Amino acid sequence: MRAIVDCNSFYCSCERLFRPDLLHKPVVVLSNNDGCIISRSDEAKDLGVEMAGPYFKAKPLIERHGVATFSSNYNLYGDLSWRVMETLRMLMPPGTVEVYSVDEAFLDLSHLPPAQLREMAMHIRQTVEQWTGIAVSIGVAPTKVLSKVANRLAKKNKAATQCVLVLDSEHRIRQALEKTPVADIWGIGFQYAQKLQRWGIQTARDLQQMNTAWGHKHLGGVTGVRLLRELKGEPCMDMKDELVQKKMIATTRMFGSPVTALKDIREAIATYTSRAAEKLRRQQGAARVVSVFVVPKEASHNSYFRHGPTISQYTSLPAATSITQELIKAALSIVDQLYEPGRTYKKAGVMLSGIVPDDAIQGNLFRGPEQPQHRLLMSMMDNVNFAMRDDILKFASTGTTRNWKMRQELRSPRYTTRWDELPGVG
DNA sequence: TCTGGGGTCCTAGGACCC
DNA sequence: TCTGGGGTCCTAGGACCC
Repeated sequence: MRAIVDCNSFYCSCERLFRPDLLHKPVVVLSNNDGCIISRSDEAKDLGVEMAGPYFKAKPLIERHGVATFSSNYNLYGDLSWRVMETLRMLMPPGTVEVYSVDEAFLDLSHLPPAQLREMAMHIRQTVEQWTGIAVSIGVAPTKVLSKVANRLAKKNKAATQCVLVLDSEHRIRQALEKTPVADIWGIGFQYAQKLQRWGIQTARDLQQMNTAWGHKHLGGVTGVRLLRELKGEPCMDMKDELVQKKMIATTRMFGSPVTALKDIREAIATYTSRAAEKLRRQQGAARVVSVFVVPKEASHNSYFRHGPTISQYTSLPAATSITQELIKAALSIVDQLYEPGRTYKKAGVMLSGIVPDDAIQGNLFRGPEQPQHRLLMSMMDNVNFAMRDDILKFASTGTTRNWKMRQELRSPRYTTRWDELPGVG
């Protein structure tokens, strides 16, 4: 059996942890640039505040009801996420926890007899809440897809389920699937949901009864087959190894306000590249391909799509590297080619790919071995910046004026990672 | 004069997730 | 005026090889 542990309204719960006055009050958290709503407390959901909706549209409603509103505070959420995941690792045998996202983890419960599943799930839920202050919901079922179905229902009926739902019989699975609209199945997004509606397939139960050949044809080939099998109770998605390397690392941002000067874009791209390189070194990787994209403002003006066409280009380095200076150099030369004077840009980003383990870098005949002092400098920078949880040391090319920086007007203090922002008691 | 079949690798693009 | 920032997997199609 598998379980999915999912933090309830995670970002809102993090904010409330240090603001007990907001308990049982409506809370929302905004995306970068305070653009849209990415987390809502139950009370905010009940008021009709929509998920992923633009902030400016929901603002009248939010103000009318005095909803507490926060810009996203990733230092805080990252730290609390780590505490939740560590708690799970302490409660479970080694290798049975798969961190799936900042607020979710799959558990492999195959070591437990069926009679103990609910008891164990309750124990996990209570311990996580007691140790971290974060409330979670847990869905337990034979497959990952079914555990997500269970989790959704547990969350929807918190009082009745105590946030834990175990689907351990054909009958319970069937009932749960009947209560689940296809659009709420993990793996069915907007496009597929539309398609299924047209076929008259409304609930997860309807979909479960389709055969796999049909799934192959209409739901994205082998992906669809896997989804149907999981719905039927046959596990097809393995628990993932925690140590796998990412194949692509990206850092992209919307600018706080539109940017026209080449200098500003170069600064932004140098900054994003430093961040991406840090992530790359954290997984002991080196990248051979650097790509850069920019999004001009005017292109998207009267278009249905939020983003206009992105203008991008990539370059393959002679050898894979994780040295920030080398990656910045490559990225900036692309910026110089993409930039057109007179245009206004609203977004830019850097992507690193062609990633290999950094102890297996393919050498190049025309390039000497990597300079050891560069590596030393990198690990020194990483250590200082990690210890301070901020960019204390950075490259000059990342700039000092930072006209392009994102807006975060409503950010809460970094309670758990900065000495000068510790919560006071008194 | 006439134009197979099987394979690999790469890229672009579409779908999905939180 | 104002709509985020990461990621994954899969498929189709083109280039190229023998």
